[in-house]
Amino acid sequence: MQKKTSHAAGLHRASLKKLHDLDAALELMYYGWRGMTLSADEYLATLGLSRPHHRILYVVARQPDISIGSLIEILGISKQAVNRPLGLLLERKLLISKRSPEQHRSKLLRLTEAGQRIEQRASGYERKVLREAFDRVGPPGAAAWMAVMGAIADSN
Amino acid sequence: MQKKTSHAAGLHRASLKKLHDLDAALELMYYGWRGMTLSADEYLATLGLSRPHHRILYVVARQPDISIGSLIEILGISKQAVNRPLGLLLERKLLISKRSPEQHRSKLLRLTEAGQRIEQRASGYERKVLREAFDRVGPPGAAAWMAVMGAIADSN
DNA sequence: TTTTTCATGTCAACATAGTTGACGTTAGGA
DNA sequence: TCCTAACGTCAACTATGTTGACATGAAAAA
Repeated sequence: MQKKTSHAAGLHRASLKKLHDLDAALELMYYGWRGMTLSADEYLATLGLSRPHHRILYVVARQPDISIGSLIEILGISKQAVNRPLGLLLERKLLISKRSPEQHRSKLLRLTEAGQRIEQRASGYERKVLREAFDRVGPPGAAAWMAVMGAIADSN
Repeated sequence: MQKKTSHAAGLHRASLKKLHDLDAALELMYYGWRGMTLSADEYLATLGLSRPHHRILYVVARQPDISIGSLIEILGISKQAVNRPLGLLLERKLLISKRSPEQHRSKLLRLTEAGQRIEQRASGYERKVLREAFDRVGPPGAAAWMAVMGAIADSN
C-alpha cells in the first residue's frame, strides 16, 4: 500500500518561490477556484454526480424549459459532451424533458423537485464559501472583487 | 457538417436569471477562471501541451531540483497522474531529470532553456490578463481581490 | 406539393487527465 | 543484516471531453 503520495495531497498553497510580482495572484486564482468548488464537489460525489452534472442543473434551474441547444451554448461545450451527463440526470429523474406538441423540433428541460433540491444544496456550498469571504472584507472589498473578476472574464 | 453547436460556443456570460444574490459572483468565478487560462491554453495547444504540462513547468520553474514526490504534493494529484505528462516533457527535453549519485532514491527535476521559454510565455499570458484587470481597478481594488481570493482559498 | 435544407439530437470511436492496484528498486533504521 | 517505507513505473480503468456519422422533423424553396 502506498502511504503518503497515493491520494491528492492537500493543496499546499504557498511555498513556491515567486518569479514575478503577479505569481501570487495567479496562484490565488487557482486555489480560489478549488476552494470554492471543493465542498460542493464532495457533496455531489456522494450522489454519484460531479461538476458537469451540477453545471447542467445550475443552468436549467435558472432557465426552465430551456432547449438542449441553448443549454449547450451557455455551457460552452459540444452537444455530444452534454449528452451523457444529461442522460444520467434524466434517468435519475432529476430533470425531465418534454416536447411541446407543436414545437416538436427541440426538447425542453426542467428540473424535478429532487433536482431542485440537489441544485440548491450544491450551489449553496459554493455560495457559502463566497459569502464568508465577502463578509471578511466587507461590501467595498466584495465590489472590488466583482469588478476585477468581471474584467478578467471579459478579457478574451 | 454541424454549423453552430459543434464547437465550444463562446462562453455567453450573463443572461441567466439570478436566483440568489451571490449567483453573479459564482458565475464570475467560473468565467474568471476561464478568462485567465484561455489564451495560455491556446498557446500551449499549438505546442501539443496542455494545462497539466503547464502546471508542472510552473512549479519546477519556481523550485529547481524538486523531486517528483514534492512535485506531486504541490500539484495535489497522484504520482501516477503526473507520470504521463511528465514523461512527455522529459521526452521533449523541456525538462531534465538527474539523479545525484549519492541521493539515488529520488530524481531531481529542472527546466531546460526550451522549457523555461515555454513556461515564461504561457504564464505570461495569464499574468497579462491579471495585470490588465488590476490596472482597471487600481491598487486598492487589486489588494481587495487578493484578500477575497485568499479567504476563499483557505476556506477548506 | 415536393424537395431541399438545416437545426436538432443520438450513437460510436477516440483522446486526455485523472484514479487505484501491483510491482521493482533503493535507502535507512531496527 | 533485514525489514520497512519512500520512490518511481507500468497496466487497467473511469470520466469528461472531442470529432464524425447519421436519423429525424420543421420550415422554406421549388
